[in-house]
Amino acid sequence: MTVVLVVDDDAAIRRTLGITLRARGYEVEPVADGRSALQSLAEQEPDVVVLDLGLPDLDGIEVLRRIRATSSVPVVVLSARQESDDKVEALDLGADDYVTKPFGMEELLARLRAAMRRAGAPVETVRAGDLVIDVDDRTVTRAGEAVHLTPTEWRLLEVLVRADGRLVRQATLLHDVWGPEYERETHYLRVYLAQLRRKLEADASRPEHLLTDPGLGYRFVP
Amino acid sequence: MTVVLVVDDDAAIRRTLGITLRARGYEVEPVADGRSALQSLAEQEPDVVVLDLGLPDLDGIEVLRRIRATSSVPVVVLSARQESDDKVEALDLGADDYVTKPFGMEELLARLRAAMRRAGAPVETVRAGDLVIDVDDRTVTRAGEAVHLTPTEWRLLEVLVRADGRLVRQATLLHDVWGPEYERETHYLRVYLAQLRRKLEADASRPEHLLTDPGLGYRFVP
DNA sequence: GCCGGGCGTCAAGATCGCGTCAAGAGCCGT
DNA sequence: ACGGCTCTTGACGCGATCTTGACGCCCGGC
Repeated sequence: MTVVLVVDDDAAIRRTLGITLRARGYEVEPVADGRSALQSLAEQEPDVVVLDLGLPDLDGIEVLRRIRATSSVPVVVLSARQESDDKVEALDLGADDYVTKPFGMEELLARLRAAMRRAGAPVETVRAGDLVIDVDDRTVTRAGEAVHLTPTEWRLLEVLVRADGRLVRQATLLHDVWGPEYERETHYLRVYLAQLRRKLEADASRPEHLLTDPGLGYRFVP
Repeated sequence: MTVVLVVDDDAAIRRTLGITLRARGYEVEPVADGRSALQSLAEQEPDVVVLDLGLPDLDGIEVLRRIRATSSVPVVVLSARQESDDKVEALDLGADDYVTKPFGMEELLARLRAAMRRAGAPVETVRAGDLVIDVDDRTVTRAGEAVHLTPTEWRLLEVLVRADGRLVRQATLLHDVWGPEYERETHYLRVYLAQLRRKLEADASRPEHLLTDPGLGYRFVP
């Protein structure tokens, strides 16, 4: 279970993030101030931290400094302020990303995933037979040979690999790879799955990793 | 029987959700305004509520506040893209999840199941002898072996399983699985019940779980 | 014993969804 | 402007699935 430490003095944001993240399958530890954040960091060992810079007790920048004194956990910073001074300082101190309020929930989720990805969280490289998929580097090798994927092919593979063997519905794939207005264009999936199979499977007509659930979606199994 | 209270002033959405949810074996209580919603909440005691925030009489937020005053029923909020303030407020007031319009039906169904599960609803796996039917995963195993069902076979089984041992009338099955214009086509039932029995029963000619009530309908008994 | 309605069974034809190929459009960098 | 790469779109074959018809069985009514 992936644990997210949410540090924000605004109760509405703590709850919004809490509910949203839990709905996506994360475990959430919400705290309201810097002191509690540092305490939770030590006790819970979260996989990623969401940190609001505007805190009542300690300055958010100071909290980040102390986090970095003891931990390399990925940190995504939230700030209401427009000035880029904080941003530069936060990134200098080792924040992994920076989101300005008001922010879209999907955007924040994407940044969190990206931060964890870069930090080498759960899925970093996946081995499947003679395939090696390095999610950080965006590289794929097959039997030692580098495989070239186009941007769209890669995004599709990434979504499937991150699902970790579970079914991903057609509408979800289309939404995540092509955008919300493409959710009914299943033709794309057929074309791109075929291309991925041709590049990744030993026998594209008998796929071992990129499997179809007819009428539902696709799944990647190592 | 799981009851879903659908609160939306848009008749098209009430109708779409009503048809889809009923087809999945839920009982649906559609209402158009907040006053009716609160009344239905008291009378029907639904298992989950789908609440549109943009209502004509009472503000959706106000409806949610009154729901929470008396009930802990899981609430999934529907919101238009622009109403992000409302969304935060709704989650703050105890909504369990939100879905932004326009939404995919499968996504909403998944959120509803997730919300009910978190609220402690019974896990939807049915065991019947050596059969295990997982309604969430859409999978069936028999003596440990995965059983492959076609989409129509699955929907039929799903409706029967959700009825929880009670008789389901022929017209109801036809309506829910094939659509309202098929309510007299009982031939389909004979064909598909035979297929299900062949796949699920030890001896298809002596069914133990998929039973016929001649002239009335069918029932699934564990 | 005969008949008819409801049910179960089988199988052929129609339809649907998926995989495949390839042509053309669009988008770079040179 | 050109060439190369990628994305989009249409056409088509194939297998799975659905639909439809034919037929046999059981049982109750006559």
